Parts: sequence; structure tokens; C-alpha cells
Amino acid sequence: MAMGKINQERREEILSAALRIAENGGLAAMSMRAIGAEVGLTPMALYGYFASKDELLDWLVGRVLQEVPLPDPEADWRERLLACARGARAAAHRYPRTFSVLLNRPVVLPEAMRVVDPLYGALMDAGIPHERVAGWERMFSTFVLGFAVSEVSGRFGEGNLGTRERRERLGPRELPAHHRLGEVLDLPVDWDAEFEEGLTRLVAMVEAEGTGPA
Amino acid sequence: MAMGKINQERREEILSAALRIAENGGLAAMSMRAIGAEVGLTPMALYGYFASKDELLDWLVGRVLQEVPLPDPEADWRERLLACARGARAAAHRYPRTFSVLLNRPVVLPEAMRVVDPLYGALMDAGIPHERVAGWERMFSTFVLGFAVSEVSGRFGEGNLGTRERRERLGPRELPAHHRLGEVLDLPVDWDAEFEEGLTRLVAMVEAEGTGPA
DNA sequence: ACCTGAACACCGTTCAAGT
DNA sequence: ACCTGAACACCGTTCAAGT
Repeated sequence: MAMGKINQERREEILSAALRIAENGGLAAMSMRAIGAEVGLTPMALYGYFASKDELLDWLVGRVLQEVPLPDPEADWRERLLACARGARAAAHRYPRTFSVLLNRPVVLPEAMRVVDPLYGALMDAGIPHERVAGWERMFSTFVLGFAVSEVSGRFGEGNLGTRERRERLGPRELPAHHRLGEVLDLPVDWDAEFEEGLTRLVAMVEAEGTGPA
Repeated sequence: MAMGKINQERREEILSAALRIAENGGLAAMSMRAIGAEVGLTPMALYGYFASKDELLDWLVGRVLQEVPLPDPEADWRERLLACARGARAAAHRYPRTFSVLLNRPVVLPEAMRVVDPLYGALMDAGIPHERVAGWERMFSTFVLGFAVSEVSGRFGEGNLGTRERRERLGPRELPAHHRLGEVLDLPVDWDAEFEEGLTRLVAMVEAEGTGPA
């Protein structure tokens, strides 16, 4: 940037505008021109706040991370882990078209550390050896982000509509296991319950490795 | 499309060209013009094979999935699960700039079912109740894809370079847990081992829920 | 310190036309 | 059945200029 003080409030305003545009219209609609118009500026004025659109997207990761609430530090470490996970998934549901930037871009922001820090704290309090805390945090956040992104990107399937007919187009020779399972695959899915089940398993695994409160 | 027979070979050729361009130059370099030039066609000729660039990207998901090898159906269910997971991660390392399309786009392709089918088969053979097979497959593939995408997108950090100085810029008040952990966070990470550890845990969990071979 | 306007080299895509 | 060329409405970004 090579720039002196710049108006931080205005920068936040620009990022919120970008987020708004991405949520109605999709990420593709989030052009510099559209963002500029949303805040009443020429597209070129944005280059006073961000060196490029790519840098703006990096900051947008931080803007989305701000929407993940921090857990109550007084709570049990289990409660803190659950609160972080549920808060992140809730943010994904709130910003379904933008959330995937979290998995697609290298995270090199203070905001990322702000969100990771309570996870480190909870894992230490669970008694995880210090040299293994970062690895557990990666497991935990990979599950949470992976699940949330899969949900909102539609990778898990949009309510299984049409799944049955697609399955039958290929036949039991190509898809033996699908056909053995049959109509069980068309059952509705309780995504909340599935997420909570995964979380419960993870917390149990942390508990098993931990040696009790530090 | 509203189109009769079209040259399937040519379509594969186009998708391979697109993959090649994305890998050297990044996804942003994968323009219709660039893809056309790579196969010796006008950009407009591509619209005879794909209705839009978006549809081309959907097919590209299938093209990447083709790179995930199918496991030996004679092997133990554990071996089959491991083979699928390692094969998918290997594909991510082979196509680091393209692989994230798998998590970002709804998957509605026969190729996706082709990859999922052996997972269903392995989970059934592990004794997972039929109505829970799809859920387990989602857990498993979320871990594998989430980990692989995080690795290649740099979300896990590029060898922790600069982590220390960024940590110290924020101080122990904002990042208490980071500072309690201190230099342990700068230790090098064995990604292969971390992936294998996660896999081992997942397989153990499947085994615990399963009731033995069907 | 912050913003604009014109311009450049690109995009994806439509349309009419060619063989 | 397959492909081209010109054109349209967009992009991100540079540069010189304005206050």
C-alpha cells in the first residue's frame, strides 16, 4: 500500500458492503465497481484502502471471522469448544455464499488468531500436551469448516432431490453399494444432529487424550 | 445445450486443457479464451461442448474426481477406506490449484457417485447400519477433503514462516493461549503423520460402531 | 489524504454467418 | 455437426489529475 493513516471506519464500511453484495448476488457479483457503488465511491477510490481485489478478499476473510463469537472464558473447556464450533457454523448459515473464502484463502490475519486462541486455551485446559495442541486445533477446525462449507456449498446435496433417479441411471453394476443401500439413501437428513454427533465424538476424543485440567 | 451427439473425446481434451491451465497460472488464468487456445479452438467453439463456463467448471469437478483411484474391492474394508483417503489427498497434491473446486461446487455427477460407492461398500462391510452409512461417508469425506484443501490452499500455514512475529505483534493480552504455548507453535509439522493419525481415529470409530462384517 | 475520469487489456457470452 | 469473427457489456487496474 505504501500509505499513511487511512480511515479505518471507511475500510470496515467497504468490507461490509462487499459482504452484502456477495450475499445477494453471489461472489461473482462482488466487483470493485459494485462495491464502490454500494458505498458511494468510484471503483478507483477502493485502491486507497486495498492494494488489489485479492487483498480486499483477504480482509474479507477477517470480516467474516469477526462474525464468529468468542466463547465465555469462564465456561468449561467442553462448552468453549462447542460454542466455537456452533458459532462458526451459524456464521456459515448467515453468510452461505461468502463463507467458503475461509477454506480457500491462506489465513494470515490477526482475526484468525483471535478465533483460534480460545481453541488453544480450551485444548490446554483439557490436558492436551502442549506440542499437540495445534494439531488438535487443526483437526477440530477442519471438521467444523469442512462440514459448514459442505453444507452451504451444496456438496452434501440439496435435500437429496433427484438423487434416486440419478442413482438408477447408472445401475447396480457401476454402483453396487448404492443399490444395496437403496431407498435408505433417500431418507431426510437432520443436519443439526449430524453436526452435533461429529462434535460429540471430537470432544470425547480430546477428553480421552487429555490428562485432566492443567 | 440442446445439441445432438458431440465429440466426447474432444470434451475430455478440453477439460484436460482447462486443468493444465489452472495448474500453471492458477484458476484465474483459466479463461475460455485460454482454454480455447490450448486446444487450438476459438473460445466460442467451447460453447458447443459446454453451455457456459459454469457448466465447464462442473465437468471439471468430474475430471478431478477421475484422478482419485478406486480401491481394490478384494481388500479389507479398512484398507479400502485408507486407499480412498490417501488417493484423494494425493490428487490434491497433484492438482493443488484446482482441487478446491471439489468443496466449492455442488456435486451432481456420476463421477462423484463412482468415488462414493466404494466408501459406502466399505462402511457396510464394517457393519455400519445401513441408515447410518451415508452419514459416516459424509464425516469421512469431509475430513479428507477438508484436510486436503486446507493443506493445498495454505490455510494450515505455509511452514509457519512469520508466525512467531505475527504472534508477538498482538501480545499476551489479546492472545493468551498463543503466548502460553509459545515456541511450541513454531515446531515443524509432519503433515503425512497428522493426516494418518486423523484417518486412524476415524477408522477406529467406524470399527467401534460397526457390528463386524455383514 | 482522499477521490475522480479516461483509458487499457482483458473477461464471458450473443449473434449471424460459414462449411 | 462443428467452427469462426465481430460485437456487447462487462471486468481489474494504471495513470494523470484534481482538492
